[in-house]
Amino acid sequence: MSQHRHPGAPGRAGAVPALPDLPEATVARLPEYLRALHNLAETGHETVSSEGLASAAGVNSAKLRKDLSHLGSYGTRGVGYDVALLIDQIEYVLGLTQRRAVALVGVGNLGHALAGYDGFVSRGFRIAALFDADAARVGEEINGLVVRHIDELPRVAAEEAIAIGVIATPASAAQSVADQLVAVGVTSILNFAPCVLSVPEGVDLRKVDLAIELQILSFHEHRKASLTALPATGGSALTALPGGLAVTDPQEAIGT
Amino acid sequence: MSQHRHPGAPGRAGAVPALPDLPEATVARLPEYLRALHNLAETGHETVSSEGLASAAGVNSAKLRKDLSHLGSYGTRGVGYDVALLIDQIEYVLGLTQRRAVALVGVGNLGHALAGYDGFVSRGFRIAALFDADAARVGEEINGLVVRHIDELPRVAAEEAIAIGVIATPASAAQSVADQLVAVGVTSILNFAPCVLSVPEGVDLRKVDLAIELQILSFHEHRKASLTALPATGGSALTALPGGLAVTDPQEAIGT
DNA sequence: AGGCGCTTGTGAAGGCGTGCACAAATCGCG
DNA sequence: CGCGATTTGTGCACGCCTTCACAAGCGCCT
Repeated sequence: MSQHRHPGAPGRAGAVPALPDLPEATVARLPEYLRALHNLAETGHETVSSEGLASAAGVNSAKLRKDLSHLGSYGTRGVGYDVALLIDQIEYVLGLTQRRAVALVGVGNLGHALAGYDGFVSRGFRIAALFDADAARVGEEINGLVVRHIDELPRVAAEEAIAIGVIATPASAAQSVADQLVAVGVTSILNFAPCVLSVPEGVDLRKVDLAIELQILSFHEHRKASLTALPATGGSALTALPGGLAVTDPQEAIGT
Repeated sequence: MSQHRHPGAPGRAGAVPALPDLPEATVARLPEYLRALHNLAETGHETVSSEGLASAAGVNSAKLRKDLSHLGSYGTRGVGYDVALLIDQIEYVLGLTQRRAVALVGVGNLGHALAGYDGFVSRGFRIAALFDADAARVGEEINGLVVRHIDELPRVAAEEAIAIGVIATPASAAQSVADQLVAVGVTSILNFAPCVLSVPEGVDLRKVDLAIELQILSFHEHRKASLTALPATGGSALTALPGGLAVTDPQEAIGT
């Protein structure tokens, strides 16, 4: 765990670049591999094959091998990957060897839950400060942290090296908060507010919108429903969905 | 809203296909367009150009036009898109003309927040029931809904037509909950638990992992830090580290 | 009525990501 | 010591998605 050296790599010197620029898709999967690896380590596995790790992470084994090859990680042919070594390597690449400080802005419904979410802590992060603009919420203690007013952000940022800002405010406040975070030097932002933010170049921005996920599922529900509602009797009567929408049959090609 | 017909399409009857099979990437963006459109409608806009809507939704205008063309939506050349009409069309395609019932399982830290999240309600969904396996939580009232024991899921599902299941349990319980949801006929699941779920074919599964988002940001932080720490001196220091991984930022990896 | 400016819809090209299939490499065993 | 079983690493082809660039269409103004 506290081991920062990575022993045991084959003799070739300089074979592992410091920070290869990985495909974004690979980066997005590394955390999943990491979680699967931790599970494996806890259950006593010392090595794992690409097939085994892939299924534990829910991906294709060829994809996993290619991902790992991108970061220069060496498995052993005929054996597999060393679990502990791979954990170290991925954690290093993801920059998890230092426990990054996270500032959470917006302690409403969702923010409150995020402040208490132990998944952040258990996976390499440290919630360094909580902020809110609502004076009524300032002073409240959540999970051992006191909510500060957003105006104190500059002062707190000067004390703690805040690496990542999390925005859990209403949409109307999000852009302003983002600007303030950028102003104090934060270069990575995770946005939970349902709105588009604009940030200067060099600042990384990711967004999580819970309602959007549901809407995507809703689309698939809708599609499945319309398909099953049409057994095979093409064309005859248009089936009406509960909402009142007439549905033409799938072979709408007749129109074109 | 209650308008279910899509008037104004050029002479061709039935010009709006019921459910074209859209590219997945397009589906994922439609909710974003929808939100931007609602904002525009509230601010009095009756029409909007692809450029305007694209910037409001944070995407490229060509991409937006292609997305909309996929769902057969017709704008007017020289003018733009009719905001109200486009809202109807997207809501129809996404299956939001009916208010789908959502069952939320796991009323812990995160689940509690989700139960109170008004973004679900305001965007076409209805939280129909809350479940938990912990007897201590059963009976608690959240946002006007009483938490039921997970064993009651079959009975409740028989009463309410549950379209989507949301899992906000610990990872250890998630697969079991997913199985139970599938057993009562749920065909769309949104998983917040940090684990890989397996579901039968025909069941749609999406995952949101808050910690993974942070880890992705952490990677970019790490990368940015290592780049600024390396002026231009190619070579010696960064290429070779016999132990295995080269280290660009000494403070980072060497800290005990 | 006709032309002009604006905007959509789309063909084509390029890039990225995925998955297959196989050569290369390593271990264990006789 | 050599051979076979096993597994990695990767070249290659394919498909999806993005982006550019432009012709076609529409309204407005003269």
